[in-house]
Amino acid sequence: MARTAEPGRRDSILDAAHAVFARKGYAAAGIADLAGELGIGHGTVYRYFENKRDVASAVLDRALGRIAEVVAADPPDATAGLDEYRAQVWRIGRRLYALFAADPALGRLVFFDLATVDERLREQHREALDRFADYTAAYLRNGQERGFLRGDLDARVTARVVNGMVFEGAAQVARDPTAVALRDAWIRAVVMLMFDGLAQPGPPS
Amino acid sequence: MARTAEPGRRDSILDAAHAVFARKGYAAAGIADLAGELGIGHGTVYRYFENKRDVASAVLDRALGRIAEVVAADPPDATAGLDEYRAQVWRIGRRLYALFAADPALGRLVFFDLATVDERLREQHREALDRFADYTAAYLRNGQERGFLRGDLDARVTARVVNGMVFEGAAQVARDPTAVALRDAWIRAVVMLMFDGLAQPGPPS
Amino acid sequence: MARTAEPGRRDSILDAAHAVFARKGYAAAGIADLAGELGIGHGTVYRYFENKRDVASAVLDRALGRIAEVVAADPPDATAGLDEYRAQVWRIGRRLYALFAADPALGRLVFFDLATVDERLREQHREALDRFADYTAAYLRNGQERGFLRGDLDARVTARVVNGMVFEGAAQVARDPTAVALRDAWIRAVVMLMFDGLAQPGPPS
Amino acid sequence: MARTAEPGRRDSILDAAHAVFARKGYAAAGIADLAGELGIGHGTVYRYFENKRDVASAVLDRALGRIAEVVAADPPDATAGLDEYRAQVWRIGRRLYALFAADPALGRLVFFDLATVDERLREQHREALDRFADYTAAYLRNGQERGFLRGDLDARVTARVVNGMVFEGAAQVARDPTAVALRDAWIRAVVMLMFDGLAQPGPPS
DNA sequence: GATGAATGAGGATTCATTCAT
DNA sequence: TATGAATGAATCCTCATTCAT
Repeated sequence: MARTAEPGRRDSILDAAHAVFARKGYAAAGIADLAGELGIGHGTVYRYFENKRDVASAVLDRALGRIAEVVAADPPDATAGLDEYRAQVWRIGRRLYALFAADPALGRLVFFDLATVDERLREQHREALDRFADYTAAYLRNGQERGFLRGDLDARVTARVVNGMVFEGAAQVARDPTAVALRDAWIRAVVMLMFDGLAQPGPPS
Repeated sequence: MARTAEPGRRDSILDAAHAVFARKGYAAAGIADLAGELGIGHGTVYRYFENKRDVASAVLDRALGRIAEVVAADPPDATAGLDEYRAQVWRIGRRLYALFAADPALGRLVFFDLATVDERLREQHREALDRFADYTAAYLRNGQERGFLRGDLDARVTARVVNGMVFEGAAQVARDPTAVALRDAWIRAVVMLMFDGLAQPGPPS
Repeated sequence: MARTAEPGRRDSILDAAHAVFARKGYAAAGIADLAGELGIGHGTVYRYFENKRDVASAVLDRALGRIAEVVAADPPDATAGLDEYRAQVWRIGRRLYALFAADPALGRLVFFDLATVDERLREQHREALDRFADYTAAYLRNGQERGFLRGDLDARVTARVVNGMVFEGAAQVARDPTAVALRDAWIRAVVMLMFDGLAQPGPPS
Repeated sequence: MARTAEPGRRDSILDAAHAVFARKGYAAAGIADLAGELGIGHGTVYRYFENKRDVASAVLDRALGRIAEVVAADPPDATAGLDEYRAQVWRIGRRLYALFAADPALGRLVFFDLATVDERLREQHREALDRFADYTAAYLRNGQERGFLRGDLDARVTARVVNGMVFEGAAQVARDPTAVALRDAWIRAVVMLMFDGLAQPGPPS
C-alpha cells in the first residue's frame, strides 16, 4: 500500500490545520474551516482527532518536531574547537532561518497561537523548549569539557538565553515576514554575542 | 475624598482583566468573569469599554507601558564606559526581573495571550517591541560613539537580539513562575554574552 | 404660572418620542435616544412615564387625538344634501392630508409602529379606529335619514370601508413621503367612489 | 419516499415563524420560540437562515406570495362588461376573505408586524403593494378601454384606493378575528362603492 | 426634581461535537 | 469510513429600569 505516496488523511488534516490556525488564529479557526480547506466533511476530522484542541496539540507536536530535527541534526559533541563551534552555530542558525522562512506559519503557531490554547499545550510547549535548551546546554558543556568555552558559564541558564536569541529571530519573522531579510545580520549578531561579546577589543593589554 | 486612594472603575476593571486574562487566557475569560472578580455587574464593563477586545487592548497598553517605564528609566546616553554600561544592564535587568516577578501575569499577557487576540493587538505588540528595540539600539550606538562598543556591530539588529535574551527571561517566568529563582544567573548570562562572549579567554596569544 | 407658554417636560418628551419612534422604529429606539434628543438625562423620562411602552402609549394617544380632532371637526348632522356632504368629504380629506403631510411621522406611528408594540396598544389602536368608524357611520346615517344616501347601505361596515380608503392615503404617505403629491388625485378618487361609483354613466336607459 | 408529504425543514421553520411572529409579535418572539414550536434545537434555525430578520423576510415573502396568488388568479383582461367585473370583484373578495379567515395570522403579519421590522422589509412590503396596485390598475384600465368604466378615473390612484378598501377588510380581521363574520357585508360595501356609489339613485331627473 | 452610574435579564448568534445514514 | 444535519452550551452585548446623589 502506497502509504508513503499519499500523505494520509490524518496528516493532510494537520497540514490544513497548520495553515488555518496560522492564518486565522486558533480561536477564530473553526473545525469547519479545516475541513473546508481540504474539501472534506467536518465530521471526518473527528474520526482522526478527539476534539479541536487535540488537533492543535498534534499540530504543535509536529511543528516542534520539525524544529527539533534541525536543532538536533548536528551532534553536540562533534565540535572540537571554537572555530568549529562557531561554524556550527552559523549552520544551525541558517537551517532554522530556512525553516521559518519557508513556512512563516510555523513561527506564529509555535511562538504565539498554540502556546495560549490550553494549560496542557502550554506544558507541551514548555517541555519542548526544555528539550531544546538541553541540546544547547550539551553543546556548551561539550565546549567547556574540551576547554574552548568558559568554565564559569552556567550551561543550563546560558543555553536558555542563547535559545532565546535564536528563537526571537523566528518570532521576529512570525510577527513580520519581511524580517527574513535580516537572516545573515541576525545570525552574525548572535554569533558575535556568543563568541566575542560586544565590547570593543582593547589593544593587546 | 481620597480620590488618589481609589483606583477608579476603569482602572479596577483593567486590574481584574489583567488578572483574569492571565489566569484563564483571553479566549476562555468571559466578561462575566471580569465583573465577577470585582463584584460588579457585567453590564458595567460596557460603560467603560466598547467590547471585550477593547478591554484587552487597554490591558496590553498598560502592561507595555509598565515595561517601557522600566526600560526607559535610564537614559541611553548616560553611560560613559564599558563598566558603566555593564552596571546599567545589570540594573535594568534587575528592575525588569523585579517587575515580572512581582506580577507573573504580566509576562504571560504580554508575551503570549494578548498578542494572539487580534491583528490590531498584534500590531500594538509589534510596535511596542520596536520601541523597546529603539531604546536598546540607542544604548548600543552611544557605546559605539564613545568607542567602548564594537564599531562593526549592527545596532538595530543586535538590539533586537539583546532584547530577545532579556524578554526570554520574562517569558521563562511566565511559563514557569519558579524561574524567578534564576534571576541573577540569568542576568549574569546575559551580561557575559554581551560583554565577554562565551569563549574561554585564551592565554595572551 | 405660564403652563401654556412652555410645553412642559412631559410634552417635550412625547415630542421627542414621536420623532424618534418614527425615525428608528419603536423597537430600535432607546430611552436614551429620546433623552438624547432633548438633551436631558434618560433617568428623567422615568419621572414622567412608567416605562417605555407607557411613553409609546401616550404618543399613540396624542397622535390618535390629533387625527380625531380633524375627523370630528365637522359635525355629522350638519350636511343637508349630497353636495354638501361631498364638499365636506373634500374638506375632511384635505385636512387629514394636511395633517399627515405636515408630520409624516404621524402616519408611520399610527398605522405601523405603535400598533405592533403590545396587545394593549393594539387595543388602543382598535378602539380609536372604532371611534373613527362611528363618526363616519354617523355621517352615513345622517345621509340616510335625510334621504340623500342609499337606504340599503350598511352604515357600520361601509363606514369602515370608507375609512379604510382614507387612511390608506395616510399609510401611503407614511410608506413613501413623495406620495403627498397625490393629495387631490386621492381625494378625488375617494369622492368618486363614494358618490359616483366607477361605472361609466350609461345613457338614460 | 413521500417527499411531497413532508414540508421540509426550511418550510416548517417558516410555518412556525409565521405562527409565532403573529402570536407574539416579531420583536417579542425569540428564535428559541420558533425552535420550541417545532421541537428542534434553536441552532438549527441558523442552518436555514442567516439571522432572525432573514426569517422574517422569508415569512413576509411567502405571505405576500400567497396573497398575490389570489389577486392574480383572474386575468385582468378577462372581463368584458360591468356585470362580469362586478362578479369578479365578488370572487376575488371572497377568495381573499377566505385566505385571511383561514389564517388570521396572515393579515397581522403582512399588515402590521413584519412591515415594521426593518427598512428593507418595509421596502419589500411597499413593492408588493405596488405590484398589487398594478394588478388592480390593469383591471380598471381594461374596463376603461372596453368602455364600461369611467374614462376620467385615475387608474393608478384609484387602484390604490380600491386596494385600501379591500386590505382594510383583512386588517380588520387581523385586529379582531370575529370580523370574519362581516365577510359578505364587507364585500357588498366595497362593490357598492365601486360600482354604484353611495348616493341614493335619484328618480330619472 | 434631575441625573447618569450601575445593573442584569434577555436574546441573538456561534460552533464544537454527536450520530444516524 | 465519511458525511453533514442537528444540537445546545456558551457568551457577547444591549438597554430598560433603578436609585443614590
